[in-house]
Amino acid sequence: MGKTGVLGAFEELVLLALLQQGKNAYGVSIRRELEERSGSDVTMGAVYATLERLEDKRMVHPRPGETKESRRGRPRRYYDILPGGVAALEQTRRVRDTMWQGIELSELNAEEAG
Amino acid sequence: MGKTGVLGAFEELVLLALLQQGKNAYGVSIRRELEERSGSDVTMGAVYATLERLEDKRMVHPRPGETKESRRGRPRRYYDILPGGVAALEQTRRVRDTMWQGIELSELNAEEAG
DNA sequence: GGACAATTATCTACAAAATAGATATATTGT
DNA sequence: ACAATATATCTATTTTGTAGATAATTGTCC
Repeated sequence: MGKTGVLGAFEELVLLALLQQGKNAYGVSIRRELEERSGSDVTMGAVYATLERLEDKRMVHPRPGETKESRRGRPRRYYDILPGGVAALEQTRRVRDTMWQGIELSELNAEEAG
Repeated sequence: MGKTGVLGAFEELVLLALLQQGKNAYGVSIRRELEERSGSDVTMGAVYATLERLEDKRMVHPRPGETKESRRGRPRRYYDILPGGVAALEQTRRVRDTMWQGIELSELNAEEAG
């Protein structure tokens, strides 16, 4: 996140995936959410690296999954969003919306020849 | 731009600044547009490096300023957006809007304690 | 024409974010 | 104990973003 206080593009998407899933977001489910909604592949590495960075910046916080979840596999690490994460989303959207003001892509496609 | 075909956060802002200014966008004016709308400092380096990358990706195209512009200083380099740039903006917004579906930050601020 | 001011672009070096692919860990079922 | 499963972590690399300095080009004034 640079001077503009704007989240990286993928950071933003990860935070949003987290919000979409409420209290049940963990690495694999976040990845699935992103793949479904974007229609493209997303690697584990991308998701976990980003979660770690967001954690360093106090935007998300991990919560270990219960052992009694009774299912196979390594325990999950759920992630909760922190106030800092919400604030970053707000700021990011605010700046971007300002930049989008008055722009209509539909018009552009026609106009571009000019 | 990664697998999701989504622009980097700053790349997107630069393209939008360009659109805001129609045919009259060049390095310095883009920088000014970004600073005014974001309320933060933006360096020349950031802008020009990004423009160069967008050029490599055939999203923008430079157009040398006329000599007859009759004013001080080094000639400008205006930038036009190309169809690829418009398409990238569309794709970027589409994916992100999908991820924002149903999320209300105002509610979140209250709810977070839970 | 030479010094200087103004405006803009370019360069260099670095830091942060994103990506890919491989590997390791923890748990359950047999 | 071992195989199967689900998940997390690691390593290495590329792409994006930032900062600050430097250089180029033109006009103005004397």
